[in-house]
Amino acid sequence: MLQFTKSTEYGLIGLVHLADRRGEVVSVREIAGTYKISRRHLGESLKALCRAGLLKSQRGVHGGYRLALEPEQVALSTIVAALEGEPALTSCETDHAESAGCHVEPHCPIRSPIQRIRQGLWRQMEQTSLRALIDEPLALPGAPSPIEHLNLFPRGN
Amino acid sequence: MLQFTKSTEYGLIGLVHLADRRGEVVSVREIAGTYKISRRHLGESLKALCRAGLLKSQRGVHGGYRLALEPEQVALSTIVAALEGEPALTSCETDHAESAGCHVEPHCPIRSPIQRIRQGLWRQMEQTSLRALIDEPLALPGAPSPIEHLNLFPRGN
DNA sequence: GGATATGGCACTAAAATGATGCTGTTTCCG
DNA sequence: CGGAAACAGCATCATTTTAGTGCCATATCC
Repeated sequence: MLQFTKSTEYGLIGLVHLADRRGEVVSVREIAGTYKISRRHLGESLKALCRAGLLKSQRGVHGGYRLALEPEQVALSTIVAALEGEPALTSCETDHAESAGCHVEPHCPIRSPIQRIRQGLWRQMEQTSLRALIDEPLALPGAPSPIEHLNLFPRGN
Repeated sequence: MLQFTKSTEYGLIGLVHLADRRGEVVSVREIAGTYKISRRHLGESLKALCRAGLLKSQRGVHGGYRLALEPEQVALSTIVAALEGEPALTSCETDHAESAGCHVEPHCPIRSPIQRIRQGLWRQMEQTSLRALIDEPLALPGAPSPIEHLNLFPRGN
């Protein structure tokens, strides 16, 4: 439904929390307790982020996780990829239709348009750092302009 | 998994096909046959688009669907909303947590950031017309810039 | 050596999705 | 008139994905 999974959600909660305490080692227990979320599930997400190299873990009694990188260096796209894979907006892209022989091609009228949507979304996430998720300038804009001949991602590309 | 549903995919296929034949009435059979997709499922998607006012239907032997509006007037966001609802990137947003009492608030560190992501994606879709999905200027851009202090949607808002 | 962490699987239950069945209504055409 | 073709509306069922846990191993501190 065009929605992040719980795993991603939990991972983001953990990352933001850890970023607030840059450098410190914080346990899953503490984070889960703070936000009243499943300790186990949060743990699974942080494990995944650790395997992806975004976190470093410390075992043992006073163990826990800490950021492996500065918040400026972590892209949202990297986080999402670690927790639920890269988004593939159409089945064409997940099913390896190209190699398997997509029976819609070469007539498929949506594939490249959808790919543009996907790439635009992905690029947004690539350009959004964990830092940007923490800071809260948030002055969300006015009404979108009327949708006449607007191209998809009109950023001079 | 941050992915459109099949219903949306089929709906987009139908819309693009119908836009190619602006004004003409085209049957589900023909569209499904062209792209070798499920006639029934495609039919369900087009029914939904019809209920949403994006298509007009004509019953009977030579019946089918045609666009109710010009491709320039239809936003991708409208299409997606009709076929799978507005995207809610976190469960906070679907569960009506605010009224029900989100037990993560007021500590939830991700809610507003995620909302910004969601709004940015949604705005992209609002600004993308069906026309833009048809036209294929497609000169997809170079490498994304390094992700230092980039804000989410730096469009002068 | 016991308590408290993470690490790594594997498994089950619930929810979302994909696909289809059935019946009714409208329209064309012979 | 009556049958065929096409949409309308629901409802059902199978599959896939997701959410949530269980279990045990390993590491660390005290």
